[in-house]
Amino acid sequence: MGITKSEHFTDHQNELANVLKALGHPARVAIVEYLIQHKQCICGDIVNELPLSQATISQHLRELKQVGIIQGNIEGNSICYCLNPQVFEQITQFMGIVIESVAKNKCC
Amino acid sequence: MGITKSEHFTDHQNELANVLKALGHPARVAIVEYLIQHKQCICGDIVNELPLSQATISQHLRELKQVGIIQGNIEGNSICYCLNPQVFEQITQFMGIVIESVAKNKCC
DNA sequence: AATCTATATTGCAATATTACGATATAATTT
DNA sequence: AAATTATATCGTAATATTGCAATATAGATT
Repeated sequence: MGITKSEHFTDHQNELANVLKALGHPARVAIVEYLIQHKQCICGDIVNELPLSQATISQHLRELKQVGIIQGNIEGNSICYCLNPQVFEQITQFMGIVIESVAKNKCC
Repeated sequence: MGITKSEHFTDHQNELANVLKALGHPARVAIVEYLIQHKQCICGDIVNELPLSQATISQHLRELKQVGIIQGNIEGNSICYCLNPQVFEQITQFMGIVIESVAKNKCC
């Protein structure tokens, strides 16, 4: 099918899954890593950095923006993107809970 | 196309993306959350918990196992699954770097 | 205002993912 | 050994994702 039965899961599960899915592509990881290093970028910076077309980069940026991983501010005729820390704090919290849980007992 | 140009990215980027993609589905988030609560499960436990078929659950468990998020041990005629903390430590480290980076300066 | 620069969107083709019924495999119980 | 229980795999249909060329949009520059 290819369709995910979102209606059967909690909002929290769907939201977390959406954010993680958005980060689940090497080009989007690379964009986030570029932003870690350079703090900000415009679309053209990433086009120069990655071997993907301008249309494809623009699409990846939109996906990151849709789930709140990055935010964009219009600056003249270009758009300046940067990371939104809140989302990463949410993810880190979830991962922390997992690690804490697992630390308590070994696997079966 | 639907095909990801993995060859253009670093191993680190591809591996991280694969793990995050595996977590990027609400059913698989739900499975991880079940394991947080119950520490371990067999396939049938998840089949009772989620409104998906046994075949589909088995598929999701395989995806989680393939990227090392869970591990499975044969116990009689069932397989006992549990979380593998190492993967989550990797993810948390990456998220921590992002948060640290962003804390240093505000967005453009 | 015409051109240039930067980004977004549309339309399309190829591939991937999701889900499930049916079936296979393997250990357990009767 | 036959039936039961537990899980995996196969085959298939429907939908989603990825990527790009072409085009649209909008601000900047000449």
